[in-house]
Amino acid sequence: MTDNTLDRDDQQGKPATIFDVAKAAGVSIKTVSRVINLEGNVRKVTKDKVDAAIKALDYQPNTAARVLSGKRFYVIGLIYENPSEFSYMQKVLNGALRACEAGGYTLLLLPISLPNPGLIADVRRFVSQSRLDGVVLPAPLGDFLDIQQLLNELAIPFARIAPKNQVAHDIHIRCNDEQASFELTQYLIEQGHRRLGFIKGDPIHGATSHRFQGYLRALEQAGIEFRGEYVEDGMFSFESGKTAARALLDLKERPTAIIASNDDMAAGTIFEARERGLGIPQALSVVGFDDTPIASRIWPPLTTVRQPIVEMAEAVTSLLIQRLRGEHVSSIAEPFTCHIVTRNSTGPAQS
Amino acid sequence: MTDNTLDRDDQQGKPATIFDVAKAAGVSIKTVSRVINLEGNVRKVTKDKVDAAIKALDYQPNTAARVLSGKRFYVIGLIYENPSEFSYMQKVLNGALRACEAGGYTLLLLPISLPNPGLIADVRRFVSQSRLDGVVLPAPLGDFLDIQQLLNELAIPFARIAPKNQVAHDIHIRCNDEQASFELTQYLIEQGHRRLGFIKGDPIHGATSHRFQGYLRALEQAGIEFRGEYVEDGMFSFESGKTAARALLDLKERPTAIIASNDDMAAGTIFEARERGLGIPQALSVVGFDDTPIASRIWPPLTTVRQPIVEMAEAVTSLLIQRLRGEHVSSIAEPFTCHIVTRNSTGPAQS
DNA sequence: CTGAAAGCGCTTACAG
DNA sequence: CTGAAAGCGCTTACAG
Repeated sequence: MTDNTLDRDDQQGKPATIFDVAKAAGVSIKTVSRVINLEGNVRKVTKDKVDAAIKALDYQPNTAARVLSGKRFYVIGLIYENPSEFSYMQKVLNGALRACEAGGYTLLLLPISLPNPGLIADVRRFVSQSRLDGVVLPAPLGDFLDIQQLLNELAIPFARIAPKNQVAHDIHIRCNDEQASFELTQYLIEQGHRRLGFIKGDPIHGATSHRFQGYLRALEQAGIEFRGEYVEDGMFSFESGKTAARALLDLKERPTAIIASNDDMAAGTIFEARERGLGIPQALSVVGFDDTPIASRIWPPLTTVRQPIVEMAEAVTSLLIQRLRGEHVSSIAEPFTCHIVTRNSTGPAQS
Repeated sequence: MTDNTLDRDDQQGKPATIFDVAKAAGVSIKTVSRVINLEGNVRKVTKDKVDAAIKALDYQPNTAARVLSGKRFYVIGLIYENPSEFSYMQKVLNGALRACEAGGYTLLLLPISLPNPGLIADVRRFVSQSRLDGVVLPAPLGDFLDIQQLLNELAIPFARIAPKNQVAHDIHIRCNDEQASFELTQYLIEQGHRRLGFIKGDPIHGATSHRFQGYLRALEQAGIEFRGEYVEDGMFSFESGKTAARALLDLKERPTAIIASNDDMAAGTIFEARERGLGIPQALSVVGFDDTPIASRIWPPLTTVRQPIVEMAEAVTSLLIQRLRGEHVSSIAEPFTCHIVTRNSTGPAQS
């Protein structure tokens, strides 16, 4: 056994192990372990030697060995409702993948359909079979009490995106929906609209009430009287948008502008207006939320609100990973900022 | 050490190991291993005893231990272009997830942007860091020769969805694009259209030429002369559809119907027609392919072609898993069948 | 601040 | 058709 042996192994392309690194650095494997796990209690000089050896050998810890011997799985689950319009989830996915890659974690997906009587059983199976360390829950799943309870029982930390309700010591991320809705409504008022219809979203989503609150605040600030018949319930779906728009457009004094709580319902509103031959924006201004692909592809292209979803998902997943590493992290205090995207579905009010 | 010891462990909730199963079945762990890996060479009686023990103990092999000791990773990668319109990929994702769950594999994602000079380096890092057994390549990635070469070098089997070119002994899945396009064109011809515009897709996709061929065949069968100025190149994007439609609608003798090779380009065509005040379908019939969400949300809703994408992705991933298990599988011979979805963007030709 | 030993739960290679 | 032994590459728990 000469030093050549090591070299040969190396050249054969077998990945370096913790023993190779230890030998190269002249320390024990436990010290290498301390360095790669950032445990501390290693002299600077020693750490530098180990880091150099890791770099020289292009060492990467074997996840299977870590999992088998340790208490972590290096896996995060993303449980989400499988929607008909996926563009929001696509961005969540991209952000969560980024954070996982940066943190050395693997991301596993569990798409679910709602309503689902076997939901909890599905989640339980996913969590235990896939051996997860943590879970990311986009809205509305982050507000399902039975999921929260299950994860708490199993002692699996979770992070929530755009949750509705508070949970003690939780990790979550939000954007300033209320302010964005306020500005969007204000924008319509500035164009001379006084009869402003509003289509609410699915009440289980936190965004639904925030967006409605922003609308109310803008009305109040402009001194426009609130009229209950101008508010319709929706469920964020295209069809529910159509139905709500039908009710609003059937009113004797129909709105000159309609604020839909997402783009799909705005598209439903445009669809319904077209069926009645109403020109947009001449006879009716329409706005949405989320800036999904349809917003720029529909005619006329839709004035809407863009959220930094990728960044939000990345931030909250990073926080989750930090917590999994034992760091004491709390939720981000500041909500992320949304921006209005102005297109051609809005124009001056005609009276 | 009495039998109670085993029972106690069991009740404590520690997952059963191969030793527990072996003890309960009265065999060695190697025999249990043979059963769970379907290796054969086990007497029926023995196998039954082991199966019973597995069931009684709710035994599930520890993947980390299998990976560490064996030559497999139980992981499949899905590498895909991260598109602006995700609905096709959403279905691929759902199908691949289904097959992986059924086969005991984990699915890992690598979204990439194109063009990407570092593509091969990214793929190499993904494959080696994530320790994959196999890879699923949706179009157009399945036709990238450098990816194929890399995977062949690393001896990693791959499965391709809707590839353009042949590869010896490969696993892939297709649908009958040519026939669907033929029928769609025929449908327009039956409505009296003789001036049929066609917008091609990205030439790197196999579907592009198949869909064009179907168009040509339908023209020929109806005895309609092919006119080169009625064919425009596109790239499957909304913008490219708009540009192509602009050229077609600028023609002196403009088409009365336009076949776009996907829904996004059809949406671009409708957008362009609207800007010119052309009524649809009165002045222009428009059709697309894929039945993406926009097809049913745009006005007027789009006549299009629906592919069984979830099923195709599931089938090809299952085949890949079978190959990874050492079974000799070949590609599915029969292409999957597409269906025309008739909506309101098409009508009788006006001349 | 550092290290020696045990063990995680399987598969492999070999023996019979 | 069945099994005993070695070993995969780490982390844990403990010692100093």
